[in-house]
Amino acid sequence: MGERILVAMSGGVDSAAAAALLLEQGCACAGVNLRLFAGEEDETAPPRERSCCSLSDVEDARSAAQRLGMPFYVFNFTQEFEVDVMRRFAEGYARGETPNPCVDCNRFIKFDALIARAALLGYDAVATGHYARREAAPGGRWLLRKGVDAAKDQSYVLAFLTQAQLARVRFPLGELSKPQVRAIASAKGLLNAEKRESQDICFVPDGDYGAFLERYTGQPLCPGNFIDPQGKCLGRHRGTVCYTLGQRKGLGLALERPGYVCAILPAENSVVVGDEDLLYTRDLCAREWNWIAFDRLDAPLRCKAKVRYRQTEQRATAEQTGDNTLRLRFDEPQRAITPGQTVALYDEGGEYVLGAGIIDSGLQRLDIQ
RNA sequence: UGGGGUGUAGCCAAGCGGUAAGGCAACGGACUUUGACUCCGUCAUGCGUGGGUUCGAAUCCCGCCUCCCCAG
Repeated sequence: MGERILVAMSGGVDSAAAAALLLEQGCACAGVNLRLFAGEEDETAPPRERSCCSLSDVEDARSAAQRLGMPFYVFNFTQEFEVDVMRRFAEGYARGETPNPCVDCNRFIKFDALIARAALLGYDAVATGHYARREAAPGGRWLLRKGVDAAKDQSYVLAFLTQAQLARVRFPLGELSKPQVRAIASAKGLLNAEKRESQDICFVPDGDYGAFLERYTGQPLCPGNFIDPQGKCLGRHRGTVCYTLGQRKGLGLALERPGYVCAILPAENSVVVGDEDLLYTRDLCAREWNWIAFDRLDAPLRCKAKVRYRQTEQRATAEQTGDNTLRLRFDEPQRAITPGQTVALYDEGGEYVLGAGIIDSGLQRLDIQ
């Protein structure tokens, strides 16, 4: 008898194919879909087929499980999701940061709450449809490696996984390419084989997260001024939470050149807009640091890093500054290093995830006022 | 009131008699498990307004209007 695996199924192609592969390997699998926030079952709500883990896809997940002949459950994690994802999301924006709720969902829900629940129910591990590889290192340590399909690699959003979590996780798609996965899904008769990629924050289906924050916090957005780096007023903004570092679109400012958000100053409720070259910096400090490849850094480390999901790894030097903090200096200036976002560290070969943290301050080279 | 200047898309702006550049913004799409960036596409039957000259006018002429500057 193979391992007992609980497969997190979003309703998409990837997780369905992951389940199919595990079954083929002889694992005893069950599928599970997570209920993450209230209101998902609202029949009148617009369909959000393009969000990563919405319950509107629960029927797709259920039918895929059925097709594969395995049990299927829905777990209610609305409590955990509220505290660890939605609240952190709102708190991050209140600080003038740009949080990444998908990373938090992985970190606290899929690979923490779900793993715990799975263990309670007697499962050996939780599997997902992520494009990443888990490898055993000689010393008994688990390593996180990029997926074979470089274009689909998702190691960045998994970089907060701990050793304990990695011990109980499976990524069946790590060795495959997206076309191969679609082919498998198709061969297994999974109806969603051609389903498109997901996007949007699942709990903000219409993409208007400013309106979501108003509803969630009960506080109306507070309009303020757009200012240039010298402090001159350029226009009015809808509220600092509606913007992120490096943003160009949606400012509504007709300047002589494109204007980019260079800083967000929640204390004075203003948003600094300037030329793009102001966005390039080399240093960052990270908090909530999690190491995967080792326990701690004793000396500065040459490595690679990325500060956003879709970015090729950049050469940098890392230095541990505290139990959970790290300082990173890139060889080349990086565009819009954004507080609240995740920085993931890779080895010099750009293959293995060394660790990750939350960007604390971008050390902007702006001289406001 | 007199003199000078100005008026082109939401904003800036080219054009100087031959059938409305470009930039910004906006909108649409691609990309994407977050926010962004980026890329592609769309965007003035009309140039303050009413006449006139001309085969042809944003371009030349006349009247009126707007705003700006200088005089007073």
